[in-house]
Amino acid sequence: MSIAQLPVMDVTACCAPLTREAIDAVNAEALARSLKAIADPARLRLVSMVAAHEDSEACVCDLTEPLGLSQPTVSHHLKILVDAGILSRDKRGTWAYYRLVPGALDSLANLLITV
Amino acid sequence: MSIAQLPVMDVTACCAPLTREAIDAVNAEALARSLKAIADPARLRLVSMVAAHEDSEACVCDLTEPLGLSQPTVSHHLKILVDAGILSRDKRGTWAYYRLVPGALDSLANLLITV
DNA sequence: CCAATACATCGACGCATGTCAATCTCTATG
DNA sequence: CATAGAGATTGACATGCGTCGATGTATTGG
Repeated sequence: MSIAQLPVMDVTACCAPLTREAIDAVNAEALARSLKAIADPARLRLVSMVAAHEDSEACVCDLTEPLGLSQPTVSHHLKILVDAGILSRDKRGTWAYYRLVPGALDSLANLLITV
Repeated sequence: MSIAQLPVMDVTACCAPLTREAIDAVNAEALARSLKAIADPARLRLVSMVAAHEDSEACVCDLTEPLGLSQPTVSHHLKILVDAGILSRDKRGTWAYYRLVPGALDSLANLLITV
């Protein structure tokens, strides 16, 4: 069972910023799922490392050692980020390359902004 | 043991946006704690309800019934938000009034922004 | 076709976390 | 001082989640 099934986009298209008007239970649930996807130190580092990597993409083998976690654990976190719509996966040959989904993080950020 | 001991400000003063440069393990841990504080449907609704409430403040009694959770659970969530530096608590007489900490959510949002 | 490599999936384990009922603390007010 | 009301704290419980080792699945190279 994954933490976040709904892509970020499904959340960010739905509702006004948190503090503009009271969020309802259903949207709160969806937004919480998206936020949970990045509210983890390993996943924050993965997102950051992918973004900072050459050509803005990285394969699992680039990430496992610097992150200091086992390969299955890294794959697990990457899956959560892909399911949440934050990263995309592109398999080329033996390697799986991960990228940031453009706008995904920004959409999330916009829901938190109060001004 | 609370989820987030470090106020948001301690995080947001420390580091560049996630995707600008690779975040280190210590800052990732701190940022994850702050994000975890709001990555929960009940706490998102609490933040939203406090912001939308009259005079931008609300006491526990205002929040318990509309949220549909028990009073201890609501107090528990509010404590996590206060510990994370997202809400402030002001006890006046018998009542405890909660407010948004100005800029706290925006600081978090800025760390997620990629542009 | 076989071996090696990259990655995903599975199963298990332990800790973290959301929830509530019961209780405690503090304040206001008879 | 006694009582009532608001809210915090405690203890218990079930579930969620991060982690790893073992295993499964493709794909490449010999």
